Amino acid sequence: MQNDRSRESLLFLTDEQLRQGIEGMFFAYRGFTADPDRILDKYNYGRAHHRALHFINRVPGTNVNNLLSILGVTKQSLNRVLRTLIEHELVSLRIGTKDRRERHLYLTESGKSLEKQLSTAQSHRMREAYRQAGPDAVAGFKQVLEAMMDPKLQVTYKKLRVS
Amino acid sequence: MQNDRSRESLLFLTDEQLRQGIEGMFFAYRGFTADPDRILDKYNYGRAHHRALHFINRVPGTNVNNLLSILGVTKQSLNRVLRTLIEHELVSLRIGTKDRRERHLYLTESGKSLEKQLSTAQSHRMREAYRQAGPDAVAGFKQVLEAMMDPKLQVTYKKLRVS
DNA sequence: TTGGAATGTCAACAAGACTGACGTAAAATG
DNA sequence: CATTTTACGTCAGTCTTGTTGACATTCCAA
Repeated sequence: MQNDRSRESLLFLTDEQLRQGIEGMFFAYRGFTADPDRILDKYNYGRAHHRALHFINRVPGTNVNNLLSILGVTKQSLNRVLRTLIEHELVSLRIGTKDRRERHLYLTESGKSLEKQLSTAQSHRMREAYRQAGPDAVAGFKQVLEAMMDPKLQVTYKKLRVS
Repeated sequence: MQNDRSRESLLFLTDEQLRQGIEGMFFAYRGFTADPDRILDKYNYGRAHHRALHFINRVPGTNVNNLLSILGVTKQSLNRVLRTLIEHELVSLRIGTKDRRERHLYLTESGKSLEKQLSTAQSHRMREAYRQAGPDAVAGFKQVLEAMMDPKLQVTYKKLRVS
């Protein structure tokens, strides 16, 4: 028994196993973004717009700094994306009541509609993958993903869960 | 029993579950690329160089077309990266013996050395994640990743495994 | 009232993706 | 043998998304 477990543990950590994980992440991420990308193309948006829409939907009323820390980009980079989303009336701004420096971000109706379109496409693939793999696999999938994040992002990830 | 399973199946496919998967992929991919990115920065290379090095190492002697189909980019895009890698003598070319139109790609010693550095860093994080999550979780992780790929990439992924 | 924080914005730049067009060499085909 | 197709490279131009650095505005808090 002990021997079997040791052997399993060793096997478990071979370079081949790790390489498969690395390549798995690479190929799976391509699939993960493929469907939303096709929709975004039609509207001349990119992944950056998708990410902003996703997290504004997820945390309605978030201020810019909070969004920046979730997305992990510079304010200049985010600002460019936000500007077009606001111009196109997918996102609306409300100046903070307590702290009037802060801008709180919300999706407009059309913003919600596009976000829905994108998340539906992305969820569909994930739902299928989940269904094929089964509940236990999904639990494992999430465990590994979470363990792979930077500690700070892990916290961010968990905060989104409870909010 | 039937009821429990139904309930589980329903829960299992909630929007919340799917959203967690989506955000998990997003945050985990950041962690996945963070360590190699830091190394690449030091040498003024980018992720595109890393990917080329990875797959040339994985399939030594591959021709350009095959590499293109794995990476899923245009030849112009790959060419820019390959040119610098060849100039810097991390990659070497050999003209095909059977078909002299083909260029076969290999890593030089310095190419192997950099690839090793990158994959060690990336593997280290993955190894830790695997260790934390445990063998069953890892099996599930891979199942879901594979199911999330485009069918063509799934084939590519499996081919790499057997070669 | 002044310092610092939150935010926006301008400019410049780079990586890395794309399309389109063209060239060359070599293999395959009629 | 002539023609077509394939494999690859390259030039030019564009786009998205990221970066740094500098500077302005607003406004909370000490």
